Amino acid sequence: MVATKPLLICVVGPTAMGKTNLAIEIAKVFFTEIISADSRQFYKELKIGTAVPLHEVLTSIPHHFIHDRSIFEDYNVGEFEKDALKILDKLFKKNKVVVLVGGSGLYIDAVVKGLDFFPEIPSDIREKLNTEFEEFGIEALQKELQEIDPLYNKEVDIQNHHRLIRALEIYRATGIPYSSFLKKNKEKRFFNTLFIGLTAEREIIYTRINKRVDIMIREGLIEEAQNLHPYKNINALQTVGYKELFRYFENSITKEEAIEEIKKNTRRYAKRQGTWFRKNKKIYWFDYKTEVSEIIRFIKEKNAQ
RNA sequence: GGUACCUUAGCUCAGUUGGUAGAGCAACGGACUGAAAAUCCGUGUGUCCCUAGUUCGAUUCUUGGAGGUACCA
Repeated sequence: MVATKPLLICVVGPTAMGKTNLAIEIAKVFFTEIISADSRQFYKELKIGTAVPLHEVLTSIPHHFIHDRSIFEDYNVGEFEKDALKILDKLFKKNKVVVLVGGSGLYIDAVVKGLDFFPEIPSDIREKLNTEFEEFGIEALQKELQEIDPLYNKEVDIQNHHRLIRALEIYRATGIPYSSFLKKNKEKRFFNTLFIGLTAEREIIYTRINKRVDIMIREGLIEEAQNLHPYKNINALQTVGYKELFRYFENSITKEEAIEEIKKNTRRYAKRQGTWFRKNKKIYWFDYKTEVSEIIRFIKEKNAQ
């Protein structure tokens, strides 16, 4: 009998579909722990606006990467990949199954497939590039990329200044073009993955989003955002549910408009999540109303194969 | 009841000196390897209120309706 690889069950899908709840039920059944792959639930200051599990739940089922760092620390996918693998390594020593749940497609892929290696880049390089972008516009970035990395220049979205700045910061810090770091031999994962997707018709997703935003407002999202308003330029606060309220605090929109904007931007976010996950052909999709027991049965069957 | 104006995309509205129409927002589709709840790209989805006429041809002009807004009674 060959020792089989452990299993990472990945619960994915657009926001407000009940992923959190499903992940908890799966974790209970397999007596295991949960890794969150949600780029905003990391931050302890973002409580109401990120729909994190209840405190009781968090203490009964161990969760990782929920509220375990501050918006004042910089964090990114690369570090997340490393940190997550470290924890997975530990967890798989005592569990055959671990649950990964989240809506940030890139962060999930980072754990499951892995990113290519890139060195750490000093933050002042990006700051300088941002200043240059503001001063000279995107053309300057495009021109520089064309010169230093024609290969990447051909495939990158040339209008997207985030992408251009990323490629340029790599080159400025290392002297090596961004494209040279891509698709080197990626590490194979020591675990298998099973993707479970939760979704619904667009109409239903939107209704659930609207309801959830109303609940967040009732629970005090406005007060939470108010306290964070002084730090509005921090990256972690470029977040749906906060950035719109900042505009309300600055009197550029009314409270009602801000709430409508939050709903709209959450809908758009859900759509982008849909686009990302649709590409992943390994996902087994379930309607959000499917009984948890049915999904558990499905997982057990798959796991036995 | 009278007079004037209005009715065009999901919404707000532009426009066609008569040749079946276009903006903003919304919506939809997509990209995305360390900012990712971020960032970026693409797409017009239409009984032009209905009816009858004039005309080769009407969303546009004319007749008669319907609905709306304002003012006067």
